[in-house]
Amino acid sequence: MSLYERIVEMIERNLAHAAERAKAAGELSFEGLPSYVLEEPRERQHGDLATNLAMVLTKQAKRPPREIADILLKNLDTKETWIEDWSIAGPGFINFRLNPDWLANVVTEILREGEDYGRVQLGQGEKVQVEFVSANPTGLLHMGNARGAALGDSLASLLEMAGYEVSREFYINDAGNQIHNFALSLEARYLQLLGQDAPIPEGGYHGEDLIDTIKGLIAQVGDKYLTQEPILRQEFLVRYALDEKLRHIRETLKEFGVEYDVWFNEQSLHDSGFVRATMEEMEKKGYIYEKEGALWLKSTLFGDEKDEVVVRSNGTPTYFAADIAYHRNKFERGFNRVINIWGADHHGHVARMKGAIEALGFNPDALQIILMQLVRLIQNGEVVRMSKRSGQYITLRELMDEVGRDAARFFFILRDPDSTVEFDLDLARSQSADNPVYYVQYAYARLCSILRQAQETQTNLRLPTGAELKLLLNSQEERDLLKKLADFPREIALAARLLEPHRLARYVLDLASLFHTFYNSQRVLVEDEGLRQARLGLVRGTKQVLNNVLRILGVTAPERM
RNA sequence: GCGCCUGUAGCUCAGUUGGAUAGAGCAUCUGCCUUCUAAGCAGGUUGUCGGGAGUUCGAAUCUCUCCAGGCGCACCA
Repeated sequence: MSLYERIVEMIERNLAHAAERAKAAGELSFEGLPSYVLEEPRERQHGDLATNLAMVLTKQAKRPPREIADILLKNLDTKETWIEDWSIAGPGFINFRLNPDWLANVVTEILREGEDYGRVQLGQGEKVQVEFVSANPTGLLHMGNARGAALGDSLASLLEMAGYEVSREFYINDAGNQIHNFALSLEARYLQLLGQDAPIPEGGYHGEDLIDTIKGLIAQVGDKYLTQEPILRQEFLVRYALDEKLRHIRETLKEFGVEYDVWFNEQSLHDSGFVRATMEEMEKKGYIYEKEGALWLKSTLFGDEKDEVVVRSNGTPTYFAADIAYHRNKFERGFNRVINIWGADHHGHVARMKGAIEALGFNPDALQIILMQLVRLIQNGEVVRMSKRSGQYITLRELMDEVGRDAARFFFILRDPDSTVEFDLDLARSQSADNPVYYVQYAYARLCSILRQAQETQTNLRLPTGAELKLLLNSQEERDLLKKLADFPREIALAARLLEPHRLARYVLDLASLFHTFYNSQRVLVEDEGLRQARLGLVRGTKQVLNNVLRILGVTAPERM
């Protein structure tokens, strides 16, 4: 645990003890200690940490908050907490000022822990799976997939940093109705390219990328499937195209910085009979009934709005049935927690999926679904309706070509999944130079430049002494920067608890800003050896933390810009 | 019609889960490069937190209601 975490925790504990002590002495009366916060106040003049404990106790204690604050402070043990001064302010806040000397330890702590600085033990090795993107292998990756990729990958990295054992997974929908439609579309393209009149069927895939796919295929096998039995022809085309699309998806995501631990085939669940077995299992438990020739899951028992079909009257299982089997498989693989990132257009699926999990005897809360709002593409000032079937969309690859991988990832990670992002490609192009990601990367490049220069002038980098580090405490800019660095492990813990990687993007922007301010106000490579070593230590520490955050966000840290 | 998400500065978005005087970037205006990278810094301007009511010491945050936008409500996925 980092020093700052220990300080905050100790003060929290001592506050609780103070309340108990006052209660024992008959100075305060309350049943259970209400939940209270100890946090850094927005205004610097309010000190380093502030608590609302006195105010939240008013109801039970039946005394004015400022009086309660007095009593708490009288009973508070401040030994080893670095508390130097306190005051009661406003309606009853207790503000603490810490002895700034503690900040001198931050640099040493970061340099000692290196790339592990920020790692917290929140997860305790718990096994977590993050499933994200899982785009249909019937086309290219679009903007929504890009958002999911950036979000899912950084969330997974964040959880790793927080002490979870994380597995990244991609679910390949290579079975079912849509694959049949896909086959018919491929066949139409094949025939078209060989000069026949063959329309894309209703509900088929109109994307132009299929033309390229089929051209590639024709280059290999020519027209020999022209005279084949349609069933066999379709089967061949689908196998070829799925393989090609999937390879393309895999490569594109890899280029985007995303690598999966597991690629899971839906088809394998059908082939092994697991879908059927799972339906039988649920039927045995009485959660399935027949109506109009189809099998229905009583998902309304678990809060769904209506029951859902799992096996159609023609005997084929629905997507939902396969998904139930898939999630059962996930839990049987031993994950304590399963996180899915879905587009908001799937939110109607959440309740029934959780219901199915419960019906199978698993804890529905172990399945957490992050819904992200859709990405709206703006072109020529108008919303473009994106759809894989219509073939109208901007691809992830185009996005990377236009604005770059780092800018694209950062753009998505910066935003709360709940916000509907409007993506104006023309604007993104023109603004790519002032994408906030460069602000952060520029800070990193500057840090590297200072260190290069230090080495060129033959300053040996060494660990500054405690006395030297205290020299950093003389300026506000350095103290602010140290404070932000010290806060990093807590940011990790908070972001991981809330499953909100966008907090880290905000954090790293703040950190870069504090560094730029420091850079402009204090010179690092000064004559004085002690001060120079101390500032170089701060520079190295800042560089390390930037590195650690950018690694989580999947953004590169350039040594020069 | 019902359910979920959203509404904060001219634009794009944060807001530590109910805290003190609501923040940042872009835009705009004024300064700062003979010293470690000006893709930077310092400062100015910018608000009925969609409207209304309520809950309490205290509300952008919680409740209700209304308005606006997005998404969903298939034997599609």
